[in-house]
Amino acid sequence: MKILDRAFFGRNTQIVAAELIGKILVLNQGGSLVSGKIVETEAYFGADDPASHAFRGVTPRNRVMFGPAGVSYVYFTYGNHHCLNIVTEADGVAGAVLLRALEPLSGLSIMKKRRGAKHQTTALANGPGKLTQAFGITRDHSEIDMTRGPFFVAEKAEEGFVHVQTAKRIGISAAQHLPYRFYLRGNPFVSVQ
DNA sequence: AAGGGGATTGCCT
DNA sequence: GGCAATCCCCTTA
Repeated sequence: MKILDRAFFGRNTQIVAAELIGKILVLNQGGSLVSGKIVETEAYFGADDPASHAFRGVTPRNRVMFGPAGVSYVYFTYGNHHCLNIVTEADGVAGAVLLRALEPLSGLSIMKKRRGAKHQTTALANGPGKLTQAFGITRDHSEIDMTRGPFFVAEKAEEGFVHVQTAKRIGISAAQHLPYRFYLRGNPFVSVQ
């Protein structure tokens, strides 16, 4: 397993979002390790993207999106849920990839405890809010450098063929036609095929 | 200082 | 399939 570095994230957001499909998100905290394969992402840009938090320029909330790549950006929405993003593009350029769904790999029992025992394995992290709940991610996990542990993304030594499907983003009211969502085609852990 | 909307989820019908 | 839950942040006054 090789940890993705800042050079990986410091590129065009659309490319990073597509290439994150199939990579492994790992969080090792409090003596418990949880991990999952990234099966769904969305790209968010800056001034050219009306659906992005960064569309109207720098604010206290979104300023991390303008900073160095490979840093986490966690925000709270709808009064209930956290969403996890990873900052992209060169330092000074706004961009981030929203992680929308994971296929759980390690720490299944921990995720089930956090999400509620009634949930199937496929429902543990098949949505941006579910994913953060399963991993125990809150705003405390924002602005963390993810290019080293204990919170990082890695790629397996040997990666099989990854069929990345492109689609429109979900749950936004602006720029709905843009093909900025990416998912692992046919994977049952994707929120919407 | 206040109001409105939001990159969602789960429960109820 | 519809809607409430519930809070933070941006916008405007």
